[in-house]
This record gives sequence, structure tokens and C-alpha cells, in this order.
Amino acid sequence: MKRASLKDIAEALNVSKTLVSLVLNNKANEWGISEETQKKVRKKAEELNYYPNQMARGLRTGKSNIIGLVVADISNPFYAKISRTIEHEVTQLGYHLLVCSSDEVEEKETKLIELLRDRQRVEGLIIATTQQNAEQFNHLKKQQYPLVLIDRKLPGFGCSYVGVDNNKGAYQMVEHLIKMGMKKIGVVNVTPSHLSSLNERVEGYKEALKKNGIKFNPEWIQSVSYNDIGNTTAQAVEKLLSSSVGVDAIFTINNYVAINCLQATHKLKKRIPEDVAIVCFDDLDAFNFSHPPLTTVAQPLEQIAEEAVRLLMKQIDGKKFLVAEKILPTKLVIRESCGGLLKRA
Amino acid sequence: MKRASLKDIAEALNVSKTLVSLVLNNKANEWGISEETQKKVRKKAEELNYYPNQMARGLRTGKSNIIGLVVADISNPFYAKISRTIEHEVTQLGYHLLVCSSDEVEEKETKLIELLRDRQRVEGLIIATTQQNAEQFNHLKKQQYPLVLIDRKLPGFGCSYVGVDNNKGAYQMVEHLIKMGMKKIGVVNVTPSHLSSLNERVEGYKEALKKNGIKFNPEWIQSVSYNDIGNTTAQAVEKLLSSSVGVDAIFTINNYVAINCLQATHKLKKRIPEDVAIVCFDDLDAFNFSHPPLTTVAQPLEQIAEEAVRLLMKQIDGKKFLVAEKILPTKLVIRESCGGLLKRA
DNA sequence: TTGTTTTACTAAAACGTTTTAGTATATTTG
DNA sequence: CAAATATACTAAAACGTTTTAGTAAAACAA
Repeated sequence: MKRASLKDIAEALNVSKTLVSLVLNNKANEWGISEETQKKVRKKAEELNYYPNQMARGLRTGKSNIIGLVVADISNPFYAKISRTIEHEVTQLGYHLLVCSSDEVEEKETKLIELLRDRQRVEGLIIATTQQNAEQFNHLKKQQYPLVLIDRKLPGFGCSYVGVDNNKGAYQMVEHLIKMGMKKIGVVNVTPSHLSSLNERVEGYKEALKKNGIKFNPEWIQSVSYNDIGNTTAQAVEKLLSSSVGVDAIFTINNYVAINCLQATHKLKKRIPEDVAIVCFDDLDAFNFSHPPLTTVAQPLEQIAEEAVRLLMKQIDGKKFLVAEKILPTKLVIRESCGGLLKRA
Repeated sequence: MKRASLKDIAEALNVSKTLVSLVLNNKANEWGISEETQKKVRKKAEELNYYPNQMARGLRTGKSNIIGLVVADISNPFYAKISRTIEHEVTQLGYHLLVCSSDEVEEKETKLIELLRDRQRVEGLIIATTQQNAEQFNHLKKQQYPLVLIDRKLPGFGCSYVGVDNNKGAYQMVEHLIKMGMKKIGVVNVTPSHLSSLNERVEGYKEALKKNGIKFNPEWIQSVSYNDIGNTTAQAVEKLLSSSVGVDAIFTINNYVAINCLQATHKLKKRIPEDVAIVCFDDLDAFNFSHPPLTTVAQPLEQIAEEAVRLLMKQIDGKKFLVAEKILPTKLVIRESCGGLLKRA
């Protein structure tokens, strides 16, 4: 069944396509088209079930009305939540969202960006990048292509960015542990990591110790490897809980590490939080019902998404690459794994 | 910076746009265009960084190369995983994916379908529908519009559908519990529910009891309401665990209910699985590290996605609405919450 | 040699919009 | 009453492809 076009409406009413277009784009009044004619047109459009062809429109105007989102993995709840809100926001604004996963592979991300920009002609990109150098982004910047990075920042590259205050989030978390009476606080980090966010969290941790007069012991920081997450986490936890180190609490650098630490600790038959507290950066719904429910530093996912869309739209509307950072506050979510509830009782 | 078009390449080489188009679409040989000319064209295209304008192409061919996916909530891990695979599959085939969330609201879904089909001109739709009647889908069917339903089936409406054998999955789960020595097995369902999948699960449960000579007690099935999930779940669990009913095991109808039952049970200070086993339909990554790790019926998410794409593409290629059902098997994932490991030890 | 076929291309239309530059008629102004 | 202005429209071009229907020149056949 062929779809109605402007021409069909125009012919049915014996008016020009121009007039129909003007009416349906709400420009009729500024063109002095009579109310009566407007009504006729709208009625016929309805009757013929007319919808503008976005491809024709896009071809003519040069606007695709699509924006692109590239994340490491859309099935990761962290990105899924953000994606959800972004979709919602851009839909409000008459845009569509194309989401792609890079699988944390640099070349895939490069290809995806190319695909979205060059083939699909998306009008702007929101990216949680996995890239380590800014080559491709510099290219986009030179061409004034609307871009917003989220979650992960590229050191030394100026662009729009939305993220959280990792340093402060970690600081608050650690300070809370100290207030709970913890003296020796370990960290499980990831290695090697080029992600700025993780380093900032470690810094926040160290600052909290310092400010509270606790002398930092290098053995308190253990690192695990994504390639061999199970074994390396087991080793890290064992080391932290060994009699020589013997920490009271473990601060895991992200939710993925947290999950593995949880399992490793259970395997060692240590109770949480009685034997050791475990807390982490990043909140997941699942941490509500893990054993025990985890105390975390939560990121304002919706707000991140909203700000990212806002910054992107500003660039799209202004046809200009903009450099603007939005650093949002995190929130301490206190559940049972840090012993807070127990000690209060 | 203006992008290169066919015209630019053609002019630079003093050939026609037609020729350039033919070469770049790999139709040069069937048109007898010389190797030499082909090389020239490809080289120039590369040089000018040419990418075809999908909107122009779409306008001309009537194909958008986009397909649409509508689910209840893309931030739900179940749909996020499926979406991930669908995206991957269609990308292989040169398509893009537009994902939208209906929030389980019928009118939103209706609008989204309209938006995707009429405005964005997606070439086909994959939908986990929240609708209760087939009106809109019948309309699509009449127009031979490519459609695949996943996860949720519309009773009495013939179309392509991909889902799992809910009945059998539930049957196997319940039979496993019986083999573990459970005699009284409760169910926590959702009410009111028009979702066929949930009803099938309840049927499978009943069949398993019957086949194993256990007389079904209506009090064993309790229902909760999404609107007041916390309270209703607490009541349901309390009832099931009360001395008058006293079930050995609780089979929750989906992952969302499972999470709430887990919390309710913990709150009652009952141990799982010592005091009561808890199992559920649907697997989540999170159930690996919940307390205790949950025994579940897992759905083959990737396979669902793959089949859905296959069925959709068949319709798009054939320009025909097809009625075909693909029912996939589930898998029993035995973890600790059903007591299996304990009793084996 | 003439007519036919093959080779290697091209011109132009079409897809459905938006936008620019009009125009014919009616109304107002000086 | 002529000129200027306002009103209510329209014709046609342009966006960048793909595809249809060609064509000129070369090669071949009779």
C-alpha cells in the first residue's frame, strides 16, 4: 500500500505542494494562508493518513534527526539505564537514538563512530569511550562535529564531558568507613587501567586516609586483572585479609570488581561485615539483594543522561563543537555491608 | 565541511554519476565497466572520503535500512541482553536498530509503533508487546508489514513469534524441586496478568505436581501486584510460610518477583534453602551472587534474538507478513537456593 | 560493405520534501 | 486614479541517490 505524500494531498485539494508543506509545518500563518485552507489541508492529511517521509525531509534539510550513542556494552545495567534516559530525552526533542556497543574494543568503537557519522549521518554523538588517544575525536572536533563524552574522560582532550566527582565520591565513602571505626581500609583496583575515573577514586581514597590521620600502607591496594578476574580477585582478597595485612574493610573500585570480591570473600568463609566490610563504587539494583546488601557510591545516572543530551543539543543547535564539563555529585548509599546498620543498633 | 557526493566523484573523473554509482554498488561487472575505470572510481571515492548518503538512497529505494525494537524497558537486563544481540545481528546485515521502551503502557507502545513505522519508516518491527488486543497488529498484518513478537504472545493472533517453552521450563523446575525432596511447593504469581507466558508457567507447575502424585493445594498459589510490590510480596511470602500452609519451596514466576521474595524471606529471618527453597523463572547475572545464589530457569536470550532477526529478515526480504512460531527450550540452572548442593553433599 | 551485436558507457527521471523567488488579485494609500 | 502594499497563494529547484532507457563506437557476421 503506497503512502500518501504531499503531492497526493495537494492534488486532492487542487492546491500546491508548497502550501500543504507550509500548513503541515505550522508555517501557514506567517505565510498568510487562510484558516479555511489550513483546515482543509489538515483534514485531508488526516484522511489520507499522511506522515512526512523523514528520508526526503532529511535529504532536503540535511538533518537526520538521529543521534548516536556508543557505549562499551548496552547490556551492562549502568549503560542500559543511561541509554534509557537518553532515549527518553531525545524523543521528547523529536530525535531518535541509535545505540551501539563497542565491547571495549578500540577498533570497534572507531568503526562504529564512522558508521554512525558517515553512513547514518547522525547529528551528534554521545560516547562512553574506550579509546586511549584522542586522534579520532580531534578529527571530529576540527569539523565541529557535536560530541559529548560521558563516564570516561580523555585526558588532555578538551570536549564536552559529563561525569561524576570520582575523587569526592571515594573520599566520602572512605571517610564513612573510618567513622564506622575502620582503621585499615583496603582497595581492590583494576590493572592495567587507563580510565581516569578509577585513578581519581584511588586518589580520593588516599586523601580520606590522610585527612583522618591514617598512615597509608601500600599493601592495602591490590589490583586485579580483567583477563583473569576470578583468580586475581581471590588472590587480592586473600592478601588483604591475611594476618600480615588484615584490613577491616575493602573498597572495590567498581561494581564488577565488587561482585567478584563478594564471591571471593564468601569462599573464604569470612562474614560481611562482621569479619570485613565490603563497599564499592557504582550502584546496581542487584546490590539491594546481594548478600549482604552492599553499601555503595551511587552515580546519578539519569542526571548524567540528561546533561549529556543538553550539552549535545546545544552543539547541534549552535552547529558548533563546545567544550564544557559537567561534574555531578555522587551519593553514598548505606546498606549493610559496611556494618553501619549493625553498629548503630 | 561539505561531504563528497557521487557528483563530485563523477566530475573529478569526467564520467557520469551513473557509472560511479554502479561501480560503488558493485554492479560494474554486470554492466561491463572496465577494470581500469572501476579502479579510478574507487580510488577517487577513497580520496574524497565518500560515503553514500543513506537518506538519499533511502528516498530513492524506499528502504530505510533501519529496523525497530520495542520492549517494555530497555534497562531491564532481560531486554538489554536481547537488544544487544539483535543490534549485533542486524548490523551484520547492514541494518541499524532503533530501540524504544514502552514502560508497559499500551498507549505508549501504540504511539511508538506508529512513530517507528510511519515517521521513521523502519522496515520491520520486533516487539515484546504490552498490548492486550491485536487491533494494531492486525492492521500491520493486513498491510503485510514485517513483524516479529518476542517473549510475549498475543493469544489468538497469528504472526511470527519467538519465545520459550514456558510450560516445560516450569515443569522441569518443579520436578527438580520434588526430586530434591520438596513436598509442598508454592508459587508467587503476578496479578492481574494477561501475559500468556506467566499462565503457561503456572500450568507447567500444576502438571509437574500432578505427574508426581502431589495433590495441588490452591493456597499454594499467591499473587502479588506490581503497583504495591513490596507489601503484596511480603504478604504472599508470609502466607506461604505460615504454619497453616507451610511450603518447603517457593517458585517465583519471574525475576522481578524473585527479588522481592528474596527480600521478604530475609526479613522474616528464614534461611534459604534450609527453611525454604526459592527458585525462579528467568535468570539474571545478579542471581549468581545473590544470597544465596538462585536456582533458575534460564531463557536462551541470544537465540531468541537471533531467531527474531532471522524471522524478521525473511519477511523483509520476501515483502510478506509471515506466521511462524519458534519455541525454544529453557535451561535449568541449579545453584544453591533450591538446596540441591546441600543435600547432595 | 552492410547490418548486427557487444562493449562501455551516459542522460534524465524519480523518490518526497523544503525553500526561494516569484505572481495574480485585492486592498490601501497619496 | 495610479501606485504601492498586502493577501493568498504557486512554480520550480534542490538535496543525492538508483534505475531505466538509451547511445556512440568498436567488433563481429553475412
